[in-house]
Amino acid sequence: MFEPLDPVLHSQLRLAIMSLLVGMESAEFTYLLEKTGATKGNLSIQLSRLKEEGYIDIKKSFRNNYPLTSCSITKKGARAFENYVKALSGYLSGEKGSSPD
Amino acid sequence: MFEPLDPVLHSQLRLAIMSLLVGMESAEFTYLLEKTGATKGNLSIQLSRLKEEGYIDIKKSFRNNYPLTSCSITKKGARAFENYVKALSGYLSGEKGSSPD
DNA sequence: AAAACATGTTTATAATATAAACCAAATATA
DNA sequence: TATATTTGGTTTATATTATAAACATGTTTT
Repeated sequence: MFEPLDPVLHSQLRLAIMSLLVGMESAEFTYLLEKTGATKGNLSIQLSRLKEEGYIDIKKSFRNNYPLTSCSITKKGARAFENYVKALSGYLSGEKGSSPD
Repeated sequence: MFEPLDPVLHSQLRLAIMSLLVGMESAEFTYLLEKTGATKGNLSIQLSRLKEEGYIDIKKSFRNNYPLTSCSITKKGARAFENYVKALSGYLSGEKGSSPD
């Protein structure tokens, strides 16, 4: 009934990042920063974690002389997100069972 | 879009406990132990945390000479659970927006 | 009486999330 | 031309969490 929740995704910020990325080709650091409302430090760390896990790709380049960090979800990441949502739904249903007492 | 998630409920075990309790009058320690698959120590601590937060009531008594811990959800806890589910749904939808790049 | 069981709690440790401080380069300003 | 500010991040430090392991207290069995 309570399948274990992927600890990588069971994080407010990482989940928000994945939720955004799953719906678009790619997103920039500053865009994620604004949409999630996170601090830069936290965002930086959680992006690294997601990349380390193979859930996203990170492409670093320059635009107008400034660094530009672009993130996109991987197949693996998309699958993990889907599984997480599925597993989580088991926790949210508020099961109507008979009282065990 | 990404409302903050109640940190008290954003915990695998605490969420599982609440999910069970929301569907029944009350549940015993050993029942929760079996249903959640948690260790006794972890369960004990997370129950204390939920009580401390006013999300559950804990009634200690004896049955057949053995200690018996019974837990039930409070109004406040039920509301918090509902709110958590609502807030979380904002993270799971996989928004289809135009790519910002 | 000794060993094993029931029902938890407390303590110690490892992992996480977060904010704060830092850094390097680019641009604006005095 | 200094110097101050902005951009776009990374690193470090700290507080919180989750978890397992050890402990406690009494009960039942042999």
